[in-house]
Amino acid sequence: MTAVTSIMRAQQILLGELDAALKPYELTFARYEALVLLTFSSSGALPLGKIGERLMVHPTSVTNTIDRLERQGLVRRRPNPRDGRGTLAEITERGAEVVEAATRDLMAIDFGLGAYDETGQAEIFDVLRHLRVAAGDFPVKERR
Amino acid sequence: MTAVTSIMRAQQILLGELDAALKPYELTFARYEALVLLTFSSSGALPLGKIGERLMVHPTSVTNTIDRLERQGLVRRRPNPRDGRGTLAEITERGAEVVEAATRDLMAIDFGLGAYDETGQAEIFDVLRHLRVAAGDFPVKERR
DNA sequence: CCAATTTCAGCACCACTGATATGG
DNA sequence: CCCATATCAGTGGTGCTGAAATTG
Repeated sequence: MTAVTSIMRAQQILLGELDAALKPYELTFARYEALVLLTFSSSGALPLGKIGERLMVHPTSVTNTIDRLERQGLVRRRPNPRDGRGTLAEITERGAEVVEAATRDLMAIDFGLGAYDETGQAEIFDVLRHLRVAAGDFPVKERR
Repeated sequence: MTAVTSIMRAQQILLGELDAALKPYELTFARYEALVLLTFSSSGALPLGKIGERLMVHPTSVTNTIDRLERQGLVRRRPNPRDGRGTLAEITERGAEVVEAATRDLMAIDFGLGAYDETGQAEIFDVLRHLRVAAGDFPVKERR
């Protein structure tokens, strides 16, 4: 039970720091993650389904997240040319600027993990890995 | 950033499992924690402020949590005899029964940490400890 | 008079269910 | 015809702010 509390509190603390750092940009960590994902995807655009898959969030949550980002002018929707059912979320120029600035700020606070060096951060990953494996993160190499 | 994701996902997975196990009792983990706290406090009753302090949640969230528990008949409010401003939350008989049954179920799934033995659980605590210390958990011994 | 305790109204956000339109 | 993609309406839950009543 102590371990459970540790995880819960750690997440709460971390999310609090990250959200606070992102507040000037009117971003939450969830929205920031979506922006980063788009930034790092070569074309700067992804189908909503893919976003949900990568970020492990519910389809309706993706719709909601993209709605907000679109209202903020950081992302725009356009039809997926390769699938008439689908929609792409594409990062805008302003979106790219914002995510870049926000990332600078997050790096300045070491993403909330300033209390840890490289080794410590690796330990965090290693220790929590079992839990995530059991839940099916890290899927076995997928063919396709 | 990998470490951040680890913590976020671990919490999400864990909370999901715990909430799922508690669903038959119409409890969330937050409400369960409040019930447990009352169970373990000798008199079975605590001022709302103390609950918020121990569980590290916002005063208005405590009001909300206790509201729901009270509506479910698991807790009842009564004025604090030692402070006319305050209110005590007191666990009911049904509350005690429910928390006992729920605890059995949670133990049956090892509180969502079945993938870890004693040592592994201690590691989780140890690794995340720095973060919590930096945030001011584990206050220095308080006089009074 | 000031401070602490709790409540209330209201808002932002996230997660999900169930239903629906559209297209593969 | 079935399945996948995305949206929409609605619900439950958490976390906060700002204001207020009450009492120490």
